Amino acid sequence: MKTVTIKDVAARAGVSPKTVSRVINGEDHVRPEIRETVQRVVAELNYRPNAFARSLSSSRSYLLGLFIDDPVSGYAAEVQHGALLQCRERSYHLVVEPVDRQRAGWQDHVRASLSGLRLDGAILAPPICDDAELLGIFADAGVPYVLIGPSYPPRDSGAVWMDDRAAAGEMTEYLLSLGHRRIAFIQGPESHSASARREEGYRAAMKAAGLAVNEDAMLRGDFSFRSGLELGELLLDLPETPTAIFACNDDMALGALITAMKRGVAVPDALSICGFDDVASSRAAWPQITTIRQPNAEMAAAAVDILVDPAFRKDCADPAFRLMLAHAMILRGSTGPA
Amino acid sequence: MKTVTIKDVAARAGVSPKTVSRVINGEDHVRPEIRETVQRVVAELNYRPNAFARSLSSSRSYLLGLFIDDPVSGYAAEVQHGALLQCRERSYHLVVEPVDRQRAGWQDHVRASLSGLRLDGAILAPPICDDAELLGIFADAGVPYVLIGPSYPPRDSGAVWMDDRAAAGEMTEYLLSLGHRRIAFIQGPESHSASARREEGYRAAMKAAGLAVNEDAMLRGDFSFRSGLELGELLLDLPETPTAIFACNDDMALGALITAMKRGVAVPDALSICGFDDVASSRAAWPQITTIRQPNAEMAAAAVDILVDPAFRKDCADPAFRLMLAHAMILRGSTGPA
DNA sequence: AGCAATTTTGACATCGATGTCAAAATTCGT
DNA sequence: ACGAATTTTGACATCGATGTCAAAATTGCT
Repeated sequence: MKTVTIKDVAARAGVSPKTVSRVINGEDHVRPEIRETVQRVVAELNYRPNAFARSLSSSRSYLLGLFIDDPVSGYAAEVQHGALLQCRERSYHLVVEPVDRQRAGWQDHVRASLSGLRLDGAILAPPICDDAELLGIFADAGVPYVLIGPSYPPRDSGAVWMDDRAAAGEMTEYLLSLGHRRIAFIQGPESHSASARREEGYRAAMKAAGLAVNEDAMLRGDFSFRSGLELGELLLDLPETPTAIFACNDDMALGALITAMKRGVAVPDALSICGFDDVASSRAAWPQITTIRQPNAEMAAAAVDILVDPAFRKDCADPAFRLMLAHAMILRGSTGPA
Repeated sequence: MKTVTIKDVAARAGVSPKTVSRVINGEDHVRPEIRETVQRVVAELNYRPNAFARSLSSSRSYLLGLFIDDPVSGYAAEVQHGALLQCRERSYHLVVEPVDRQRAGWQDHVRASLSGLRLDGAILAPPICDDAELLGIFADAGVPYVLIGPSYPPRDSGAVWMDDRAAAGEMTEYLLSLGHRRIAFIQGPESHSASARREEGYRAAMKAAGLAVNEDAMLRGDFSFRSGLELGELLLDLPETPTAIFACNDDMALGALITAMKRGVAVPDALSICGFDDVASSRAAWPQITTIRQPNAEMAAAAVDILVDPAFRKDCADPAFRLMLAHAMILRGSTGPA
C-alpha cells in the first residue's frame, strides 16, 4: 500500500500542506469551505498523518506510558484496559512498560523509554507511584505524570485516588452490623500504602464502635494467595477464633477461604470472610467473596484525561488534577451474621 | 533536561553524525578505535537516539503491536507479559491495541494504528487471529504479523502454536488411566478454533480406548465461569452421571466445580474435574484444578523474536517461522480415581 | 614507490509533519 | 471607494535521525 502523505492531500485539494495540517489539527484560520474540501480529500484518500513525523516536528508524541510493577496481575489488566480505551477515545496510544525494581539497571530502562520515546505523559500505578527515585527520573526528564493511589498527595503532579480508608471503614461497619466483634485483619505489604490506609479505616471503625483491636489477630501478608492460606491457618489456630476475617485484598481473602474449607470451617456460617479489590476470582470462588470494588479502570481513564488536558501541562500543581473516585461495596456470600 | 542529539555526540567525538549512527546501529565500516571513542562519548553524554527521528528516516518504528480481543483476561495478561519482556530484550516497544469487533468501525481503528504508527510487526492473539477480514487489513498495510494459535497454518505469515489436540488427548488418557469411563466434555465457543482441536484430541483418545463418546454429555459453553456453572447443572442432571468432566478451559471447569460443591458432590471422590489453561484462579480454587499449562508467555516471546528477525521480513513464508511450543500437564487435586 | 583495490568517512538529501513569519486576501469603517 | 485592521494562506526552515554516494584514507600488490 503506497503511503498517502500530507502533500498528496494538499495537491489534490489545491492548497498548501500547512493548510491541510491546520485542518487536521482543528486549528483556526481556515475558511469553512476550504476546511470542508480538505476534509473530503482526507476521507477520499484515506489519509492518516504519520505519527513519527508529527512527533518529530511538534515535540508531542501522542504516546502515553503506563508504568507498572507487575503487569500480569488482574489489577494491572483492569488499569491497563481503562487506560487503553480512553487513549483510543483521545487518539493517543499507550505503551506499557514494566518496571522491575529487582533488576539492576531498571532506572536506565525507564530513562530510555522517556528519552527515546518522548512520552507525552506517564501513568504510574501502585506501588511504584510511591518510589521517590522513580518520580525523580520523570521529573528530570520533564515528563508529566499522574499517580494512581499514591501514599501522599503529590505536590507537582496529577493523582487519582479512591478513598481506601473510608471503604475499609464501611466494610468494617458492615461486619459489625452483622454482629461480629472478633474481626481479624490481614494487612498487605508495607510497601503498598493503600494497605496502610485500609488498616486505618478498619481501626477507626472499630474504635468508633468502642471495640479494641486484638493485635494478635492483625497479621501481615504480601497480597498473595499463598500468604492468605498461611495466615488463615494462624488465625484459625488462635485461642479466641475470630468470627470474621477482613483481608486487605481478595487474593489473600481467597487463601483464607480455602484454608477454612480445608479445615471444615463453614463460610459464612462459622466464619465470615471479606476482601478488597473485586478481582475476577473473587466471583469464581464458592461462596463468592464480599469485597470492595475499586474503580481501577475509571481511575486509569481519568489519568489519561488529565494527561491529555493541555491545562495540565501548563500547571501540574492545580488541585483540579487530583481526583477522588467512588468505590462500591459488593456484598456476596462469604459474609453473614455472626 | 536538555536533549542530547547525535550531533552533540558527533561534535564531542570529533566525527560526523553518520559515523555515530553507524556505531549506534552496530554497522560495519568503523575503525575499532573510533567505535570505542564514540561509545565512550555516548555513555558520557547519556545519549539516547530519538525513536521518532529514527523511524521517520529509516522506516522502521521499533514498535510492535499486540492486537487482542479481550485485554482484561488473565490469558491476555500472560501473553502481553511475555511479549513485553522480549520486546525489552530486543530494544523494541510494545503497543497494545484492543480489537473490539462488536463495535462499528473497528476496522478503521486498526488501520489507523497501522498507518499512523508504522508498526514493524504485529502479534495477533486468538480468537482474532482467525479473522480473515482483519488479516486482510494487515496484508493491505504491508505489516508482517505472527499469529498465536490460529485455526489453520497461515501461508504468508508467522505463527506460534501449542498442540491443543495432543494435550487434550493426554488429559483424556490420564482420566482413562484413573479408571474413568463416563467422561463429559464441555466445549468452548465455536469461534475459538483451539476449542475444536481440544475436542478432537478428546474424541481421538476415547476412540483409541475403544469407548464411544456420549453426545448427551458433550455441551457447548462460551468459556465463561457462568456457562460452567450452568452446564455443570445439566451434566449432573444426566440420567447416567459422568464420573469426570473435562472442560475446555479453566473458567468453565471452575464453574462446574462450584456447581458440584453446591450440590454436595464431592470432588474428586465422586467427580473428577479438569480444565485447560492454568489460569491463576485454577490454583486459587479448592481443590485446585488439574489442567494444562499453555506456554502463553513463551509463545508471545517467540512471536516477538520472529517479528524482529530480519530474515522474517524477507521471507514470511519460510516454515522456520511456524513454531510449536511444548505444553505441560498440571496434575492437581480436582482429579482422582473413578 | 606507485597504482589499483578496498575500506572508512562524511556531505548532503531525505523521511513527513509542524512552527514561524511574512505575503496575500478579506473585512471593516468612514 | 480607499486605506487600515484583520484574517487567511503558504514559503521555508526545522525536528533528529538514516540512506546514498562520492571523497578520502588505508591496504595490498608488484
